[in-house]
Amino acid sequence: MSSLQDVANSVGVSVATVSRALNDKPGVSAETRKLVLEAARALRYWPDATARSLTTSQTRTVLFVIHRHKFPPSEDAFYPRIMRGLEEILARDNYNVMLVTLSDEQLAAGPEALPVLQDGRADGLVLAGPDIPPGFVLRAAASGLSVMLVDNAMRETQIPAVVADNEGGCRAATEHLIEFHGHRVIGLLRGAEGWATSEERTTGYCSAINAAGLTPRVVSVSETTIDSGFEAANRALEAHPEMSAIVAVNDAMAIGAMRAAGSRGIRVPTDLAVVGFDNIAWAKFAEPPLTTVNVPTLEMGRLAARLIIDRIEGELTAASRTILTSDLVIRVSCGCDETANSPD
Amino acid sequence: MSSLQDVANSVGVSVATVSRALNDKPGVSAETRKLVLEAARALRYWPDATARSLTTSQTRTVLFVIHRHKFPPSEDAFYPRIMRGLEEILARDNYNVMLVTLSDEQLAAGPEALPVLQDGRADGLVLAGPDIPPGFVLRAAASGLSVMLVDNAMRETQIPAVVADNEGGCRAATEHLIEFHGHRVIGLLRGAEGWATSEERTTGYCSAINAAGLTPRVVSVSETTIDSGFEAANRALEAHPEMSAIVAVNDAMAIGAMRAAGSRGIRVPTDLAVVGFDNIAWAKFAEPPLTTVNVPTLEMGRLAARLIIDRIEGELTAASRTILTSDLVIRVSCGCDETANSPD
DNA sequence: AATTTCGCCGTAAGCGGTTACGAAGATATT
DNA sequence: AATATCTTCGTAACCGCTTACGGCGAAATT
Repeated sequence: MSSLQDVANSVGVSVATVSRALNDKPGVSAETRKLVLEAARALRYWPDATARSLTTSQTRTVLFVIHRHKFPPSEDAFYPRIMRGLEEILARDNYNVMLVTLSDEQLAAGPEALPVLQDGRADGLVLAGPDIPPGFVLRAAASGLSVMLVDNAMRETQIPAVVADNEGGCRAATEHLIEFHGHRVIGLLRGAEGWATSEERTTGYCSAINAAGLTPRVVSVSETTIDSGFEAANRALEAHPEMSAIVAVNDAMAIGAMRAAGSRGIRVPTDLAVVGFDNIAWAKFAEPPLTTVNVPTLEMGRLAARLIIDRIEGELTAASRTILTSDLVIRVSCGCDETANSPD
Repeated sequence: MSSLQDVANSVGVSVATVSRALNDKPGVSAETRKLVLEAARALRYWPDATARSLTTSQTRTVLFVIHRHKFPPSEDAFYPRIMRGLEEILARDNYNVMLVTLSDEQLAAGPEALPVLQDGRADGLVLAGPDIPPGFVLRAAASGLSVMLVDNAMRETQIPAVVADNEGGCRAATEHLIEFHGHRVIGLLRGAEGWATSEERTTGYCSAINAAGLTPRVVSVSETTIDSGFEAANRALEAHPEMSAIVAVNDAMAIGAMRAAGSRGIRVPTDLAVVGFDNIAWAKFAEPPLTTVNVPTLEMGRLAARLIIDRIEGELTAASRTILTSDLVIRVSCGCDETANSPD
């Protein structure tokens, strides 16, 4: 409503003085500073963000960019939770976050075709999920905006990223089945090739299996839903009736696997141990409660926020890849004597 | 990168002409218009959003405002899905959406204390969820921004709103149990008083119960989680062992109720019919698949987007309350012979 | 006492657009 | 042929803020 000019008139000084006083810049006496502060508060003055941005060429907004069909994904709030973590920390520093969902065509066309990435609306981009094409990322980074990746390692580039320890988490889960429970025939239910997250988790599984001198038993399906988990588990159990444990690359597939076991008269965890990945909200309430690997989504968002602020403000220029540990959350489905209400 | 001036220099005209040409304003010959367009494209010119906003005092951004703990809520992506619907339609018209999550203290303090609502960053607000205090809404609307409510009717005010038909949906669910399945003792599991959504759904239940000449059996709990549904169902079944059907005000409680039934040796749906509300993604995969009332979250977001754009652009000034119908999604848990894969 | 230094503050330019106004030339009117 | 009208375009002001620069008086220096 009221502008710098109004405050200046009210105090009887120039706008320059008011600006300096409000921004804690030197060159203002303590007395006038006090007067300005009072007048500003009396007039309910708020600096206009647009005008300020025009001179400072800083918008204090970052874009949360994600594939349209992943926000929210069908069965969980994985990326919304990351976005919330982002917003939480950004808001502390008076930054704002815009949601930008992109179609396959837009991702293929690249950042140059998107007004919101070109018209100076934002200081930085947080690109979430492994569905952002490398070319898109590279060209976005070349456009002068600060860029951060979340849940997308993009090993081939130097873009800073925050990711979960997919490989380590899946290795730990597999090792737990081997060492703690003594399983020898352990299947992996994985998603389509090319989906980076699935690849990494598969790598973790294989590394544990190989280290123990066992044979990997992998079933690939094109999707990673409950239904495809159901189907994949049926295939695995038919091919290897002696299988005593199953690792799935996400919780939906793990739940599908438990359903498949049930439909075949196989009891979980007595006859078959099942472990998932992601620790979605419903894992805790599955029948039986699902052992899974937690992915710290909120923390990933928070960390990405800190890192992109540092980059925007020029305090951080080195590239980095931050890997957050993914802890195993042990519940009933892997054969441990835990109750349904184990810590989440 | 390049500015209006650059384009003007390149063509040999003034910035005014370039601006007119690019904005399809009259007063520029077809020939120069063509030249300007070509030069703009050659120079990869994009109008600077900040500068444009400063003169037009339009930012083409709207704020999606929500209680911090509701985004995402613990067990579903209800509001993220609304936000996605919003973004989808806003993006079509070159609007952007910012996420603003607010703590209880911030909601109590009011919109005047929030820089992002005061500094001219946005043209409009979409206030989501029944947790926004009426005072906050009113004062926000008085601040000159266009305001829309989503999933919050606020009957006491004139603020335009988009809501689901909570009352009608719950009435339809209850009527289905009465008329189609012949239940006579039907319990309602509801949340705390004051939560508007719960109130409305309760009203729908009571209206169906009363119309059929039955007696309402209502159990209130403070939360609406699986655990509280478990507890509430136990209380209801103990108080009324003859109870043959349960309506819960949301799916989490309904799933808790099915668990409670299972733990008491009561089979669903044979001995007890259970109906939920919201049609969250996991309802379809519950054991047994849960009959529930669908809430068209994506559509609510889309509609809110259309309406707030119309208000911002001054094409719509009348207040309105839009109620989207909430359809009953019939699955196994209410006793119908449906498979687990009925339409969602 | 004359000069330098320094703190405080105002003037004005500029950020990159939009738009009211006026000028100039082409065309139409008498 | 003189005047009026229209089209096309440039000049300049403005949006609200930041900041370089310079001025001015008081304090410090010589």
